[in-house]
Amino acid sequence: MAKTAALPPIVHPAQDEITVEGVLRALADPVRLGIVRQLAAADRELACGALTVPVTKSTITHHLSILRQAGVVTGRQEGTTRFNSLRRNDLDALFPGLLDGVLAAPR
Amino acid sequence: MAKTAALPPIVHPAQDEITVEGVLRALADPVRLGIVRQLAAADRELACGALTVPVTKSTITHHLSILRQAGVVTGRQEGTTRFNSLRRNDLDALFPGLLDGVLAAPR
DNA sequence: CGACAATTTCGATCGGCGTCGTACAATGGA
DNA sequence: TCCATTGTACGACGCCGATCGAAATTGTCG
Repeated sequence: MAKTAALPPIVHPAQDEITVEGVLRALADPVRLGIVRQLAAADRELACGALTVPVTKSTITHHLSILRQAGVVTGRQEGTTRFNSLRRNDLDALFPGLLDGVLAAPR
Repeated sequence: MAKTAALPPIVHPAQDEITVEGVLRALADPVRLGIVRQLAAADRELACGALTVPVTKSTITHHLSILRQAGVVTGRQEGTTRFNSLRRNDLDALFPGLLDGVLAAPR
């Protein structure tokens, strides 16, 4: 069989498809906020398994799906692992200061 | 009878009680986001009745309560009307750029 | 005092979302 | 080839929150 990319074709919204409400909803969850914080702190792409979160794998998948659909993170497939990274450029362009404000939060 | 402050003593979190997650949750709702946008655009305090939202009055009360508890707005009682305003200073101090980023959102 | 206006409170409903467990798919090595 | 690893898909469950209507509270005005 030909090597037909069989894995789910990760869908990402274009920059102009990102809405502020979607981003806010995505960030308004402790687990997802933790993921975003880790991605921002690492300043590089991280695999699902490299994330420290207090939930099951399937739940991580769910949260990453939401973050991706909201346009907060991107996913890159490599083998069986999927690397995620923050869409910092797009977010900064659309909502300047938002992400920094969130990350700068003392709590 | 003494003027026993019978009206609910509007509770507001101190600045250091405000959490970024609380603020994000508060903003992650279309109705509340609309309220915040109107307050920001008006740049002054507005009464509940002066807000243009597609919900019932009792629901407005509910949303304003959440916005208040999150530390996003303050309420000032005057007669039977309650005036609400953005806590812009506190929010800017805690999460610099967050509010501006949200308000600058094209959508 | 009595009627009206502005909001809150209460109770109820209803949909959505976070969570898990299990089963499944794909990749890469022993 | 077989298996371990990595992540996704699916179904189910429980809870929180958005919404409404009706009743209650408070203040103002005639």
